[in-house]
Amino acid sequence: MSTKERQIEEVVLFQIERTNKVARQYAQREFDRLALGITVEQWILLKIVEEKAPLSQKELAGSSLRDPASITRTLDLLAKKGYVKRKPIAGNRRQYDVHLTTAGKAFVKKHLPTVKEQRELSVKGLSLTEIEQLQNTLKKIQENLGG
Amino acid sequence: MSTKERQIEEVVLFQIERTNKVARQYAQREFDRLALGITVEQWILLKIVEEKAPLSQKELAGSSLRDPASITRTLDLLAKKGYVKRKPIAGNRRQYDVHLTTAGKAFVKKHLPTVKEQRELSVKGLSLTEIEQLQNTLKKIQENLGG
DNA sequence: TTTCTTTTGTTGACATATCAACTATTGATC
DNA sequence: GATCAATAGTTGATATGTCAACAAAAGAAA
Repeated sequence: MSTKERQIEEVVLFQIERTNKVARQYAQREFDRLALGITVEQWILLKIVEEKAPLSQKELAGSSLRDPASITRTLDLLAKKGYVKRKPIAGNRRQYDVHLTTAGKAFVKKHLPTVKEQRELSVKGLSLTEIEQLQNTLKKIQENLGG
Repeated sequence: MSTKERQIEEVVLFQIERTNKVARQYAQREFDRLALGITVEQWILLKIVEEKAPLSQKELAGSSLRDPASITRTLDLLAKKGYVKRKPIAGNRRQYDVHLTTAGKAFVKKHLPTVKEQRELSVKGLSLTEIEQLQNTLKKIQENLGG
C-alpha cells in the first residue's frame, strides 16, 4: 500500500495538536474573563495536587508529563499566590510533600464548576460511545509512541 | 443527569493534551537522534510553508494557530538556518511573501520520510474507520470550542 | 566508615506561547 | 489630499517546555 501525500491538516497528530491548542486557548480566555489570575497549566497542577497530595515533585512531573524544571518554577508561582506549599519530609531532606493550602483548596472548589462547564461544552453533541472510542484511540496512539 | 467527579486522567481534554505531549516528545527525540537540528515546531512551520507558499506571516499564524509574535521569532531562526526567506511584496511594504529556500526544500524533501514513519507508527493497529472517527470527533470538539 | 552512584530538586540557557505596546504602512473618511 | 482607523509585523515581558549542569542528600559497595 503506497503512502499518499497528505496535506498537513489531514494528519492525525496535527489535528490532535490543533484540538489541544483550541481547548487551551478557549480555557485560558475563560480564565482571564473570570479573572482567575492563573494559567491553565497552573490549574492542571493544582488539580493534580488536590487529587493526589501529598506527593513529591517527581511524582507531579510524572503525572503531568512535565519536566521537573517546569514543576519547580510553576510551584514557585503557585506558592507565591498562596495556593500550594512544599512540606519537608521527616527523615528525608531530598524531597518534599507538595500539598494545597487552605486557600488553594478553596480556590479549586470555587472554580471547579467553571472548568466542568468547559469540559462539558467540549464534548457537547458527542455520544457516550464516541467519547469512549476517542479515549481508547488516544490511548492506543500514546502506547504506539511509547507514552 | 448529575455531573460525576472525575479524576483528571479520565477527562477527554487531559488525554488529548497527554497524547499531544507524548507525540511531540517522541518526534523531538527522533529529530535529535537523527540530528536534524530543528525543533518539531520549526518542522511544522516549514511544512506549512512548503505546502502553501507564498503566504504572509499572518496567514502562517492562522494556519498554525500560533501568535504572530511566535511566527516572527521562529521564522528568524529558520531564516538563520537558511531554510526560509521573507520576500518583499511589490506594492505592499507591510507584509512579506514567506517561502522556502532551495536548502529549505531539500531539507523537507530529505526528512519527510522520517516524519511519515512517525505518523504511521502513531496510528499503528488502528483501523481506517477508527482513524476517521478520531478525526471527526476531534473536529467536533474544535467546533464546540469555537476553533 | 569511606567512597561511588543514584536520586531529587534547582538553576541557566534557549525555544515557544501569549499579551500588550509599538512602528510602519495601508485603507477609509472627511 | 489630510486625518483617522485598521492592519502586518516586531519587540518586551512573563510563563512554560526542554536539556544540561549542578548541589545536596540518600543509597550501595568497598
